Amino acid sequence: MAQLPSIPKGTRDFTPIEVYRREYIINTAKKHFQRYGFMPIETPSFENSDTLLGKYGEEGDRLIFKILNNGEFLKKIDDTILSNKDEQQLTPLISERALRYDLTVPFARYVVQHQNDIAFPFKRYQIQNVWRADRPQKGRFREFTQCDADVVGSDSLLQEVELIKLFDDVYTDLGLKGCTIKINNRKILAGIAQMIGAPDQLIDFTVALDKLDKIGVDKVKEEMIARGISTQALEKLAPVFSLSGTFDEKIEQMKALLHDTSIGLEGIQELEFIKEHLANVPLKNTNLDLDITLARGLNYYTGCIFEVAPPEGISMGSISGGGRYDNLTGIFGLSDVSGVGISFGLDRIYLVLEELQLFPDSVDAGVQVLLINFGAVEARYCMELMFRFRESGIKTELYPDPAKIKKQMTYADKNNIPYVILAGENEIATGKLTLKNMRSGTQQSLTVDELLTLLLQ
RNA sequence: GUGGUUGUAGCUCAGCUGGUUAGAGCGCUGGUUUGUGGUGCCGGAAGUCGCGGGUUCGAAUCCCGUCUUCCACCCCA
Repeated sequence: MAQLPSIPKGTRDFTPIEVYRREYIINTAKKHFQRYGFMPIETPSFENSDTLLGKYGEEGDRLIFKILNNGEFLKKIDDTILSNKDEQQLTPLISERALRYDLTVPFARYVVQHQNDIAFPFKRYQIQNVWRADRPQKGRFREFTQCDADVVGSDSLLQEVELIKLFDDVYTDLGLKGCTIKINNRKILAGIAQMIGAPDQLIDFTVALDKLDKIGVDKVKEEMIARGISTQALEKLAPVFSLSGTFDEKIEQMKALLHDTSIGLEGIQELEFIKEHLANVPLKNTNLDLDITLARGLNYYTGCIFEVAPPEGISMGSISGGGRYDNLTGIFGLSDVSGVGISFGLDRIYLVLEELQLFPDSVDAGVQVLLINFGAVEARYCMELMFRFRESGIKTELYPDPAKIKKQMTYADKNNIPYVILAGENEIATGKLTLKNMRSGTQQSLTVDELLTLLLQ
């Protein structure tokens, strides 16, 4: 072969085993979504650009895949605009659609469009691909799958409690223990910004604070100063930098710090409410940690925010995220609808399960029995047998060609098929077929009924 | 978007400071008493050395560009 074909950067092919494993994760998530009362929807892979642009911040806009218009779109463009070579100016003129960047914004759009048909609160789950023009990296792809569960139309913090439980239930079912749900509240961040007298610099402040555990206190301070936050303000932040202890201890420290700001205290009360309710229905295998540095870039979040870190020792970014957004539908013309949701990152969870070898063997199971093809007459007999097996629920395959037995055996071996049935002239005449166990290499002579009972065990 | 890294048979990789027909293992394929795999033995096919330029008598090997891989940053699942 001269030149091998290829696929675009950051995309992947999935082999049969990989698909089985991905479906295993998806089915597990789906099962729990449904148990919690979420209903499925799907939305288009691409949306009108103005639905997506401006919802994820400047950085987000840069990462949205734009779709080139069709037809003679250049004819309509003014020559001066073309010669300016200004992408910002030109892009909206030649691209009116874009690939979906996440599932939350399209969902908000969906809610607004279908508001008259929806009985609120509306709980939906959605498992679809999203695309980001990012540079690929570990656990980062340009096409990946998100599994989202959101509820809109309820301000109740019980939703947050349920979603935290949902994280835990899904991870528990996947055998994934020791993840940490990091929780914070935008209101607390707003309170801090207010407290240090920089309410307008909330974004600058949180972006810098977010890096605390990565680059350390000094660098964060440097960056904050670079972003225009005063040194006096930084002094007031000292308790934030030195925050430590248990969840409750951190809450107490923050409470003391934010006693003057109503918004900050509100955020703290929300976290206390959640913590208190979780005491009744404790998490099984997942830790909950208050992480005051957690900011999350998506700028539509307004209340609680979550991010889930994989178990210690796994170097991987967050495997799930989520949060409360009070007014996402407002952008599309429907105000006063609060939403809260979480998103499972299928691709990253896959990598974590793989690294920890947590995929059950049964996930990879394909065909159970291969019928050897000895020729036209035998094949006819085997076809009948095959459909009988299939009706009994046994995954059965007949080798399509009367190839050499060696080749057929190799095929079974390569495909990890545990049983092979040899039905040649003699077997058919006596009614006793030869069953070969490919794992042990042993063979036995059995009637069709005996075969069925054995294989159905 | 920034910085680094990688690219040689289907796969994993060797090819030293540029020099005859580019190698290995695995895989594939054929044979080894033609009704039997996974372990043996023998044989075979398969590479425009990512792509495009350049330097040179001569380049897989040096230089430039480009695409790709992986990693870190930014940001994020």
